Amino acid sequence: MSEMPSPVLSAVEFQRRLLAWFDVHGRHDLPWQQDRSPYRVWVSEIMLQQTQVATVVPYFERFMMRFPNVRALASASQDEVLHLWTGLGYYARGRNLHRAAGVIVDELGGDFPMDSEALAALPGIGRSTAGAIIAQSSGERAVILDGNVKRSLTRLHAVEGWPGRPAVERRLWALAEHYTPHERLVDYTQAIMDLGATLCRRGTPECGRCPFVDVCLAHARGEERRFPESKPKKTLPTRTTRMLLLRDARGRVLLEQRPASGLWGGLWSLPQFDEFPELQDWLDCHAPGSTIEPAYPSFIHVFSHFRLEITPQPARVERLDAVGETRRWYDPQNPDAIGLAAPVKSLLTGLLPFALNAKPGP
DNA sequence: CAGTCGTGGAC
DNA sequence: TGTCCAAGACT
Repeated sequence: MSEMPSPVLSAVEFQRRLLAWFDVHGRHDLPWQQDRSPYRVWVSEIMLQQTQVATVVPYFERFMMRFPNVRALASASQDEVLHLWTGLGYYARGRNLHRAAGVIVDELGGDFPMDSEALAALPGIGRSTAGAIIAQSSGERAVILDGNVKRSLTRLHAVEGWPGRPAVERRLWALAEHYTPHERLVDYTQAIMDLGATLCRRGTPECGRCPFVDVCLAHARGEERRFPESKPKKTLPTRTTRMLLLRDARGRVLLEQRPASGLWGGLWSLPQFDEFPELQDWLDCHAPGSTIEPAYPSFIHVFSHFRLEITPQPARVERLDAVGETRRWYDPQNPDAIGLAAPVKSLLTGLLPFALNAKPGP
């Protein structure tokens, strides 16, 4: 083996300490711990990717209410799936979830494959998520390596280098493999995540309560905060896009479905300004200037990648013929169950009345 | 391998 | 008010 784990504890001792801590201080009443069916565990794991528990809980409850099992999910339209995903972010997760449900129902008889490799072949399920589904729904031995585990193991062994680097990640997988037991996989998997989520936190770890404080290499150096190393920073360019708020005589708003991949893939959003050259002159006359006045701060949505701007002056047209499969009129007073981009949804639900009545700033 | 993908919590 | 980044996977 080229990657020596060099653990600080034997696997048995690590498991004994961790499970003893978990039995007393672990989380035991999260919604997806109620009924650990593969379906519920799967949906929860997908929602929890890069997303905090408190954010996921209400989405998970709504999702389970509407789609209690994989067949209900497979029968739904992608639009309705994305509707329940609106605001959660990373919408490829929702699209992949829907695709995978179709595969499970149509090709696997509605049953989840119960080995890691078959699971990881489904869209949206990688190595760690596959392990989490196996361990938590069947209790069979499977290894996970999520952000919590990475943070804990990185500190415990003072692993240098950003965990996103493949070499570092390989070492962390080897360590995770070393410590993973052959029994109590349901509890162990939750425990190792709880350790990182509640004790070995990013900002303020509570080393005084940690069952591994006496063997933690980062703590021995007094450098808990230095691990894991942060991602090398890249100065992101700010892209600016102007969106068009277009209403018909009945007050409905023109929406456009975004391409299947990329930002807000498959979701409905406002059309982009540039897509209406025939209106360009009209808008230039009535909405001169290219920047939004600070009187409309909520019209500007800043992402980590770019910034969105929505035209400050609403345009009114009596009719628009270019409505097709990727364009639709949307009535904010009687909303359809479709996936709306989160800023657009908040605009249409809460800010629109203000926006339409307000006058442009100076 | 290095980018890309969302939103909100934490400080 | 800005920065960092979270139960990662895909291209």
